[in-house]
Amino acid sequence: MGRRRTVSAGEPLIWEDDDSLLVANVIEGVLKLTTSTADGREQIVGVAYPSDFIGRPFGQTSAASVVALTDARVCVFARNDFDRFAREHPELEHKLLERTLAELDRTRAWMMLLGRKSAPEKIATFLLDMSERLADNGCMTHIGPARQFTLPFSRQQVADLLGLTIETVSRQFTKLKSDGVVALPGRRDVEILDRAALQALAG
Amino acid sequence: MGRRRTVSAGEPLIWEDDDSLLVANVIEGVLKLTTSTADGREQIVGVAYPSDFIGRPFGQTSAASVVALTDARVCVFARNDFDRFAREHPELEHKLLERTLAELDRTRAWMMLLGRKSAPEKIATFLLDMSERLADNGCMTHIGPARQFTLPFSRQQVADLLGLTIETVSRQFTKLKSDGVVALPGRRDVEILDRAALQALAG
DNA sequence: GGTCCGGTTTGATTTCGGTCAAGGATCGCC
DNA sequence: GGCGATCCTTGACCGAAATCAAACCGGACC
Repeated sequence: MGRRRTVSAGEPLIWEDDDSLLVANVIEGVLKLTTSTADGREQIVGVAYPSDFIGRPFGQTSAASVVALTDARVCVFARNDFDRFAREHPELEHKLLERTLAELDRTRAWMMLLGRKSAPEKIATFLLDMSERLADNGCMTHIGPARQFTLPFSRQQVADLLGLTIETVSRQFTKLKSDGVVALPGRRDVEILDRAALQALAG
Repeated sequence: MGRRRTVSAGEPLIWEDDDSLLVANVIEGVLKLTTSTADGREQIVGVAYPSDFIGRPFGQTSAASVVALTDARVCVFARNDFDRFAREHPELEHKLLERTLAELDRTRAWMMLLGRKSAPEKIATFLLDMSERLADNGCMTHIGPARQFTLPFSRQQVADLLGLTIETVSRQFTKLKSDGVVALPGRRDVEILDRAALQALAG
């Protein structure tokens, strides 16, 4: 019933305010959910990792665009097929409800960051969050947050996630590096040298 | 199975990070959902109106505090009773899923406001949103957004909702008044004089 | 090796909104 | 009506982050 497809990095899958025609499951890769203003400002309102659900079931339009950050593989369904199927399978609806409630919790925690945290706090919180999200996505080789990881985001995308400008993000990264809190071996690579310091900064 | 209770203005119903012991339906009144930092900064992450659902089913802890903004009547359920009941009644779970998805959409739209909008844009967006939310909550006497309404929020609470300080909120209200965009007949009363201007300001 | 070219960093300057500090209004209560 | 507490407004000033602008880096490609 679902159809597999690939989405290459930068390619959109769903457009904001479009009719909600499809929903999908992420198999591999990372995608961003964004909303934009008329004058082009962008805010990333969610990030979808493997096994995450994307799209808007039971609704006429999608509130956010979905664009692949890395090459991704997804399993897409026609929305009305999915809706019908879901209503006939309470177990599926229950699973979807649990995921949606968890996503709402995460989204609300992010509102705190957007509304009330300073730039250094935002960056520290972001790095700790990434360190947990990107931890051992393979298997149970090691538990706990990752000490070293590769961001699926460019600097501009980090800015769009945190409600900052690219320049501020860059300056804060540089500051953390020169303070010895993190190492930045590559454009998108982060190594956490002093987790306690990051936690203190995160507020 | 549910038990009715009243919550008076300012009284908490659920505490952040507490065990999620109860869920509830709002019958009458308005409540705020908030998260706070250790040093006392607060962000309102949601507002519950009559017929809205509050609490965190299928989860161990609640991510937000719930406090009444006005005197309120709610119908509370023990969370594990509710969870069991819901799993046995797919229609209820479906309804809850629809509401949760709608709430997630609204929350994501608010992230755009928190991360990317200026103070004037935030205030204009807020007033238009209130004008829709508080419209004809009685019956179908008149459709469309309300021209005049009473906010369920103090200035501080508006600030906590928009990620601003109380002083900035106050200044922006004063500006709108002196520009003839709104009239402010009482502390919490708003009358929209020029909706088009507000929409233009909202961005 | 050179040379684009997008993404990133760094610097100078501005500005928006925060902070600090007084005043004023409004409401409940005696 | 008078009084006090709380909430709100206003003003002066400051600072964090945005803006503007320029240099820098690291790949891809020749």
